[in-house]
Amino acid sequence: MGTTQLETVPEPKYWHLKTVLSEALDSEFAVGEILPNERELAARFGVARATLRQALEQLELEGRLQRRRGVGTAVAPPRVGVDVGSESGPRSWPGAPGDAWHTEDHEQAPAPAAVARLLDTGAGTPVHAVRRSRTTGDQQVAAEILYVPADVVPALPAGQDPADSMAQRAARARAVLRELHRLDLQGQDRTVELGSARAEDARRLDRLPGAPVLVVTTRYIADGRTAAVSVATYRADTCRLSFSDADALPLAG
Amino acid sequence: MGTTQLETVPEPKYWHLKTVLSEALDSEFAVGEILPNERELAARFGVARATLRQALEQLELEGRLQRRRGVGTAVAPPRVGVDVGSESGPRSWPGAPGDAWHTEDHEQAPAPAAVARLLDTGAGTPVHAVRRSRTTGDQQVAAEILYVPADVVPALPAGQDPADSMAQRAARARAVLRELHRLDLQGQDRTVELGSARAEDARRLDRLPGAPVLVVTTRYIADGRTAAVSVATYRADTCRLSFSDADALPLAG
DNA sequence: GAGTGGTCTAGACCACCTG
DNA sequence: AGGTGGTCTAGACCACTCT
Repeated sequence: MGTTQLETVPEPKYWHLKTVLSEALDSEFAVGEILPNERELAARFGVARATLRQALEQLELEGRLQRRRGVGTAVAPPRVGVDVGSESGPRSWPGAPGDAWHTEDHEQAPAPAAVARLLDTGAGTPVHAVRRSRTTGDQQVAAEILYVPADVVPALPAGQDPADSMAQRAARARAVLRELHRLDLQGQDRTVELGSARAEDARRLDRLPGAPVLVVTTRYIADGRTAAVSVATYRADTCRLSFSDADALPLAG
Repeated sequence: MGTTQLETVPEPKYWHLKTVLSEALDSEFAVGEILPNERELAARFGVARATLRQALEQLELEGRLQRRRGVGTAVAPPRVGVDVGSESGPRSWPGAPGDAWHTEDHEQAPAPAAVARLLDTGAGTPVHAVRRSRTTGDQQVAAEILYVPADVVPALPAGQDPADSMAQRAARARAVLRELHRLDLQGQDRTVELGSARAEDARRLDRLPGAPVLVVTTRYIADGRTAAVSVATYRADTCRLSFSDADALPLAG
């Protein structure tokens, strides 16, 4: 009977569903509007709820939808562009005046293995860990931990007393940044990769653990060595990282 | 009876599974080694296959595993760092000598709406679409389409004959790039965001449709306007995008 | 308490790869 | 042909948010 169906590649249902939903979002829904619930949508399209969810997951990954347990599934606004670079301009230390971050916390602890590798030191080297966060408008978009080896910025007098206040910890964090600014920044390099939010990051970003994040790792070079390492996790669903040129035209749209 | 369980947040099974598997990968498996199949693993951990798959999906997203239908689930090598920037160095046009891309195909067509917006032209403006791909070693890591408006590089004499050979089409693509190089590049800006592979990209990247990709969008500025737009999709599972400084030390690890 | 999305199960069948 | 991962189903229960 020969080859009856030539190149008939049956599209998975969830893939087709995603396309249909995507078009419906463009034409029939406004940003912020709540969709019918999953059971209802699944019934309407004649598929199992799990199949519908597979389509919704993809759309959420692409930043088209935003789902919240106990609330519903809403049409997401377009991704916000967050400046990450000014790559062509002069480099500057984190915490320089006017940067977009809010300094929140500080502690001293041994460096995690992955960080120690980036710092070219042995695992467990004592480091400062400075926590910062970044918002655009009312939305939390990124959480960062900045690691500074204790032999770059010496340990601070304030003790490790776990009972010290948030304000004290934040003040110590700012003090570490001030010390860092005394050094001469020679260069930096930066990588971007996909990750999934660990429990702590998820909490800070108002997402569930495992949510997709863009991990931006920056090494700051001073005195011919790696003087600090920053690991920043951005919400992948809501963010578009922007490495703009100072000379370039503003991005449309 | 009061609050019997204080802050007992039951960890989802798949999340715990992921942690256990992740540790097993570090200690008990070599890169490239094939894991037991999903039904076997699910039985061994006493969970449904769907639950196990949720854990495997996360690990694949993080670049720890590589799954292939009909073959099995293997331990993935560490992500490869792919240079995307030399951001601090002089900017250069795509296709400049020594760049990492292979020029493959060319066609002329109306610009998709999203591209037209970036080009600051109306939708449907005729553009050249140059397709390029990038490999590291034997692995396909990225697929790109470069859009150049027809009023920046004029239409090429070679006809739209759909029967022209691959070699002819590649030659036309290179011709477009050559014309582009005659312009004075004033600047560029670049964004990175998470996307999912469309059917064509998935094929070129040897992945299933919907696979997570890092979408790098670059606008090239010349003569005070956007002279070209590149949309490059990198495999998010295997790639770490690197924006290295020329001055910086080489990245360890 | 009612309604939402998140997790989990135990099955089935399909598309793909390899011997 | 046999084994793999990919898709899909029809349920169940849980965690969360709102009123």
